[in-house]
Amino acid sequence: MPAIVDPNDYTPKYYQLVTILRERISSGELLPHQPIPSERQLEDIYSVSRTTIRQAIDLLVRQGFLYREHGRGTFVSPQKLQKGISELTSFSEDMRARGIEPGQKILELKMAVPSEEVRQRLELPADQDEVLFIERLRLGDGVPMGLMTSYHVLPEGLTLDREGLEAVGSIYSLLQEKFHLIATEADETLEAVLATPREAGLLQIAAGSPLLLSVRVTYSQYRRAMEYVKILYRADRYQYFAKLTR
Amino acid sequence: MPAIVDPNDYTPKYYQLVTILRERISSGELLPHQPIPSERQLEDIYSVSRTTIRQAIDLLVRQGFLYREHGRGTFVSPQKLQKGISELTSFSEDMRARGIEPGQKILELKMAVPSEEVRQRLELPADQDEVLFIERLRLGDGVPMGLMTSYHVLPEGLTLDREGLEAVGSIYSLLQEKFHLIATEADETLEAVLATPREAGLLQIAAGSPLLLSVRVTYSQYRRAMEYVKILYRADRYQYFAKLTR
DNA sequence: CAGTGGTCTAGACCACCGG
DNA sequence: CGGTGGTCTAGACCACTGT
Repeated sequence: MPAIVDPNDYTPKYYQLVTILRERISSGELLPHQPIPSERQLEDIYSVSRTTIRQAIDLLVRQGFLYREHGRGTFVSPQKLQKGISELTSFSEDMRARGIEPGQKILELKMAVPSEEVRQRLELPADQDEVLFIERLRLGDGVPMGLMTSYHVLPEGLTLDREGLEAVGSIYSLLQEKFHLIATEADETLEAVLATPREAGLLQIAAGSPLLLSVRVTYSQYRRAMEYVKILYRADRYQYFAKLTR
Repeated sequence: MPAIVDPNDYTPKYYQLVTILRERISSGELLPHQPIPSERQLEDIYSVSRTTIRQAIDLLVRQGFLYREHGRGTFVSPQKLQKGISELTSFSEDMRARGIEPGQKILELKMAVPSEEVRQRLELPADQDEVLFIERLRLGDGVPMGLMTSYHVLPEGLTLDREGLEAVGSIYSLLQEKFHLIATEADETLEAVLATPREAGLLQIAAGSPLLLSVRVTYSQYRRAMEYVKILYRADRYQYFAKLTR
């Protein structure tokens, strides 16, 4: 059996194991509802301690690839449970994961004084009086998918320009590159609303059509709110997926 | 400092620690963005090994109560991040968590031959030809919140009656009690739709009002689909929460 | 009963952060 | 530099499952 670790690899052993096991699952070598080797067997196979084995399996269980049954073994999850967890993704990543080519049309981009609602959502300090406001029409395979309105907290006195965003495409990449801000968590709410005439026009649907409204506050690695985003999705083109566990 | 374990308590130590730490957070003793004691300090305080400490902290981090920063410490999350993860809950649990008293009016309950759509969602074996069909109006503080349609896979030849469901209230309790079926995971999709005249009448809103449609397939401890549920929520009374992580 | 996962210990070395 | 979290080891005992 393969000696596990490549000592020149800086990746932790448990994560190398995760990669190996996920490969053995997706390749079809390990089939749904069939047991993987027991933890003690994996110790011998890969020459790592049981703690490390369990660390890897724990992660795969949380990700939905495996499930455990006390006293029986650890088994491969059916395909249905192997995808769609609550991951923080950008619109572009979300679209690509669905096999759709993302696109955008920037309608407006400027520094603006935030409303009280936006101030509260972003928990803005009193001395910060401007945020970056962007309104974009988001496209999927060239067709309007949603209307995105976002407010971004930037370091005092700095800004972004339209050309930069158009060139890079992803505002997350831009924020990381320029200001070292990384999105790590978000709180999201979803609700159903009806399209106003303006929204309907932009999204090329009839006024009064149903829309899925996602409202999200994203937090940076410093645990501070870094953006407030609303996306109005066309209900006929967008469904939200979630995986729930007990 | 308090000796940790009550040896007469069968709860694992790491989980007792989780409870203790969550209590210290919610009581306000540990404040947002402030560090909790280091892992080595917690070893001494509670007389458990660092592995056990980390097991407890891992869980609280995943639940959003704490966050770690390598080389600095472990900190209390701001309130915003302390709630609303992807938990599999019943309608009743969901309502109670929102401070609303759940209720229901059973419109129909019978064994029925499933449509092809339902068969596929439930991955029904060929020899299973009947499922339990229930249609219920769900109430929140006595007012219509949603219309729930559900299909349940029961052991061959068995069923449930209306009186049992009305007495117990929760179908999950009933399924566990009678058939030892426990819901462990679910896949959910959310979309926006418009109310048909019938739905509008039952929900006491205008036809054409927006509704949030949740479609869920729930899996049992045996990793088999056990129910297929659609809930149409009144958009004016219901929002869906999710917490996302990177 | 033997084999499985669940919990737990007492160590160790590393990478990262701040003063 | 000392203190933090991140990874890892080699054991141990328990609770649960099947035969």
